[in-house]
Amino acid sequence: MDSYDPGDFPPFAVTVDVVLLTIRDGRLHVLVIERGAAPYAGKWALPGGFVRDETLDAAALHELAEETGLQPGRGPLARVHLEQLGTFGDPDRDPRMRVVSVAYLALAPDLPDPAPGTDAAAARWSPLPVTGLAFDHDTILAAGLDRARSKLEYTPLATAFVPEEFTISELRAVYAAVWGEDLHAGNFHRKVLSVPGFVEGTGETTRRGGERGGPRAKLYRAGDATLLHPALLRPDREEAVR
Amino acid sequence: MDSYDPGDFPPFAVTVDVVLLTIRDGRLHVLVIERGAAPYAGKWALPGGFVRDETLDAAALHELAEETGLQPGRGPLARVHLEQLGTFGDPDRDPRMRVVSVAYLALAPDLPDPAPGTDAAAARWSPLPVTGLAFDHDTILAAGLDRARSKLEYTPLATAFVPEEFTISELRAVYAAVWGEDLHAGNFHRKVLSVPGFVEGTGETTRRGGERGGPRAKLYRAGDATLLHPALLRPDREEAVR
DNA sequence: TTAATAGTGTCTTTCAGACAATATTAT
DNA sequence: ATAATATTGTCTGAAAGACACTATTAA
Repeated sequence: MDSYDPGDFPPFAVTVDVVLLTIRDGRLHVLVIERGAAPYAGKWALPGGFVRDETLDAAALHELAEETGLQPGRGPLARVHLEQLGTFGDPDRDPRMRVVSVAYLALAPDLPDPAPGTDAAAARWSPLPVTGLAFDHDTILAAGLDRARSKLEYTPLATAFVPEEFTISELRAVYAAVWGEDLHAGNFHRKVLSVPGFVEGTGETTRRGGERGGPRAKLYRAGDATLLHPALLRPDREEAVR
Repeated sequence: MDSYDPGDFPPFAVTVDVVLLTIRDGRLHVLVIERGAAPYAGKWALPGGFVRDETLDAAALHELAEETGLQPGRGPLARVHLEQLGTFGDPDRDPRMRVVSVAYLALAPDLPDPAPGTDAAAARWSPLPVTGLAFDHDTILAAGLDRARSKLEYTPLATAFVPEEFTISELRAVYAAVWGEDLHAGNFHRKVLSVPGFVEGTGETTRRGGERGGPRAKLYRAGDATLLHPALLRPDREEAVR
């Protein structure tokens, strides 16, 4: 088949769609935009757009910046984690024509409220769960959540959700928000510190204790590990095994 | 951006490329084809082709059948494991035009020698490592190997490399071939049997012992687990952590 | 003073990995 | 008989998770 000229084949449109997750007020949120035009006008969807003369990663970053109204690679977007999630290309996923969408997962610390992009009617952070999105975006979002939940186990990705300097409790709150269950504070604390390269101390502490009392916590920043070993496994997942 | 008509954007060609791995003679092999036409005529490449009016998964399966000369979903191909690996779309990855390739990873038990497809000059099983492939196929292959190595740890995917009924030693040989290091026979044996749902006994044994002696081994088939818990971690991966 | 939180100590159970031992079979 | 292999046993150290405890701070 490779002897055919690619131009002989019916053309596809290629888009990127981004599942951008953040944590606000202790809950996991996803960035969604309200569609301003058909198809699915008035429905909410994941931010996305057509790929131009650029790499797929660049297209995703580009889309992220446009929908958040932030500078790519600078300020709050400088520390965004971005990874390819999967590609969705069922023949009928877009009623207009054959569109293949490369989905990305992005994780960010608490970002400002989004400024709607050029043709979205509105953009906002929506707390999970979220359903009823346009196209196959419910499926894409579910894939993003699965990926994020899973990667918290064996990578230091949780640090992508917190500011550059953070406390162990803040990190624990990330796990609680993403996994949807509280973790034992004492065991979590000891565990995080025991994994080589997960976090490194700054020598500083917070200025104040907690809202309702408690000592001032030590501050940490992300360490140099790319994999957590041993991993931080989710409690009791018997259900998930079969 | 979604208000634009997709047809207004420069068209892409979309292909699937498949990293099909199998184990022959205790070594990991990948299916490669020799390109019969430009670009890269005469070079080896991963099997692949343009996506027609079908889902991406169907296109991959289709391509697999074509390049192996086997019936899709029947016979040896019935038990093939197929999963999406990632999408590669750098603007210059194909000199002819903008081509986005959705890569798939496929794992199969020992298959017959391939029959070259319609326009490949040749097709063969090539023992790893393999380098010098056309396009960005070295990168795609590396991604496939990473994925396979990693998934053997926490999924029962190793069973995709063995016949329907197999011995624990055959399963251990899969791990050895994919990870490139031998595992302790006794510990592996006990470990595999201790993971719920990984394998289930058939009550049968092999007809003969090993080539050079030894008792007849019990036969097993794949169990109903989709995740291994606890996982079978690769020995000593300190290097990989940072 | 009271309550909340950070951080540490201890114990039990599970698991990984090293090593040994026994039984079975091809040659 | 000999060597190879399957399978099981035992031990040690790492790690997970339950629980308790102390110290510090906001209100």
